[in-house]
Amino acid sequence: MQLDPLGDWKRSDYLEHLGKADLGRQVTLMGWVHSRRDHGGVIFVDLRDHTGMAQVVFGPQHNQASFERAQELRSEYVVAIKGEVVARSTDQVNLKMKTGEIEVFVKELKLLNGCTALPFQIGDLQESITEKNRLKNRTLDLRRPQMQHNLILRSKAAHVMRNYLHEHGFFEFETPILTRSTPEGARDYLVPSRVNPGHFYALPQSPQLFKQLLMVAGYDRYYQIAKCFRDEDLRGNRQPEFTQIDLEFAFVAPDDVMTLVEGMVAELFEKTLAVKVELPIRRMLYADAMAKYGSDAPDLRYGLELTDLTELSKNCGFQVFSQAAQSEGGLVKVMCVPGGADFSRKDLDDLTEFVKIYRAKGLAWVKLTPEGWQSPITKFFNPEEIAEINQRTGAKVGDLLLFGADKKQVVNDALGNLRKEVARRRKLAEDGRFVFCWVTDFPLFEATEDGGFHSCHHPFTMPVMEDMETAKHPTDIRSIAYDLVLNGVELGGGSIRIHRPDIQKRVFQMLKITDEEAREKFGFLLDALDQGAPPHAGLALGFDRLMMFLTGAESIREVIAFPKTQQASCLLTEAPGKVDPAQLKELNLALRKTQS
RNA sequence: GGGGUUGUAGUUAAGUUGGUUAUAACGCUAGCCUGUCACGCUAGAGGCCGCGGGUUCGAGUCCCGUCAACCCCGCCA
Repeated sequence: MQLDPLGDWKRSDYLEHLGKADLGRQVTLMGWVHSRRDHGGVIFVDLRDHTGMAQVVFGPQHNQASFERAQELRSEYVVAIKGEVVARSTDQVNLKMKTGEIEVFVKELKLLNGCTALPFQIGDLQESITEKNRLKNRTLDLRRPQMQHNLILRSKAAHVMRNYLHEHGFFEFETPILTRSTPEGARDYLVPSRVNPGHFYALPQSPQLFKQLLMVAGYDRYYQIAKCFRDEDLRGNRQPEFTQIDLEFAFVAPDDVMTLVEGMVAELFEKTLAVKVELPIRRMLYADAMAKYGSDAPDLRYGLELTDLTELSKNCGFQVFSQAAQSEGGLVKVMCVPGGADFSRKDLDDLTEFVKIYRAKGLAWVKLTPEGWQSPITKFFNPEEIAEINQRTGAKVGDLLLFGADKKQVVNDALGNLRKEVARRRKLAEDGRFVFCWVTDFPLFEATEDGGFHSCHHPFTMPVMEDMETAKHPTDIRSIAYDLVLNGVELGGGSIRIHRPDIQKRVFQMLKITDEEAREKFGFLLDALDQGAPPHAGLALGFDRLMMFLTGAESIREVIAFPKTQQASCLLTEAPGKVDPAQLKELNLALRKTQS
């Protein structure tokens, strides 16, 4: 194959920018051969670049040499052409193409590069390609218009947010990627140090401490589009390395953070999707979210609220309920599904299986018929109890009641997720509708399995000081922390930070972090708090998750150029890979046989 | 660590109760075609049925194991 040099040719236009305004112009175009239709005496080529496509026409009457050369063209060859923009006659207009009213008669063709037979086609009309195949051939996959749209929108979104933050007095700072391991939280990715044998850097799980230090250093307003690393198992919306819009500012209250962030999010949705976000965004207490929705990230596109029946169940005849209600930390709750009495027996069996995923032992249900309750458990309830449950849930004839009775966490988990599942089955959550909310006043601590507890947010979160004095149990202490939730997904969260050394020391004590440990792990932070730390607060938004909403992607991998598989490997580069023994030796590392 | 789904030409899929030469569409190759745009017509090439073992006269199909991708639980301050 004879290839041509680009020479002094300069591209005059991007393809999809061409239109009737350009009629008669001599243009120089460059791109990929998307498809070729050879009619013998005339050859049509759809030329493609990142903006879109335009049809270029090779014919002997336009130019004999390029017409003959065009017979060599195949899919994904890279070409440059010079030609004239002409109008198509009315019967030749292609309304499916944005540039379908014009075409370009080619006078000169340069073949810049060829292309071997591809593992899959680039067009969007093709049948779906398996994701394994796409990830292995990611370069080609990224050439597809959908992926180009996603990644270019990602760039635009970052730009919008950067502009917004600069306009609001924020400065962009970088923080180290090679840093030190901190306790709690996720598993760290470690990097061995060559010059300090036996010592390791950790990749940051977030720039949390550095941004606090920048506040103490007096920079007032910080932001960063920051890569974060957590060595935990993956999900459809979780990658081991991900990106946060991370920000922090000094001398502010929670209100200031929320107002600034919701302004940014509103501008982002307006400028990328032309969607108006109604401000201010609704705020909800964590305790209310858990009570009404069984989740700290409620989807508010629909109702299906939960009602607490614990008190009422304590003396009811149904042992499953009464035992749960009487036990320490037990809970009985119900969700009313309007019109849900048409769920079939199989639907209800499916839902019962569904809640078992979340460790519920079963799912009690009641259909409200004109004759009253229809349910395997009707016999355990007296008319007064039935009337009260109907009244408190607002259930009407034709509705369905779904009950959960177990330990608090199991009930909330099961019913919270059941709520989302029922909404999905009944199509209550419309696409293209974005319902935000703030969830505030998270608990400071969360109980762990071994009887201890750890920070809900992180150990640098400001407690509600009066709770510190009055709470009977550490888990009753609230924190000044807030999450931004969109359609049932946590987009990000933040908090007022502890800026006083005395409070920080108390929190470390409560977390059973000794002075020595605190000194060793966070000495630099404690010193900073002693050196004139201003009150400060901040938040981080998951950029990848935001992009999932902006693109409508079902998976986080659709908005990341080079994502990892569920086993945290990259099918393109085959990372992680083995390393040369010499490299290990230099790092003072020895491998041991993996235990099986 | 656990539960589930999937794996058959380059791609996407079909393949019946275990039975003869494993199908189709798209793509690819060659030829023809001056208005197509999912171009059309003719011909052709293309297979370790994920991998390993077993049952059987005979396995894409049944059994056991294993690998990979995906979804979920645990995990993710």
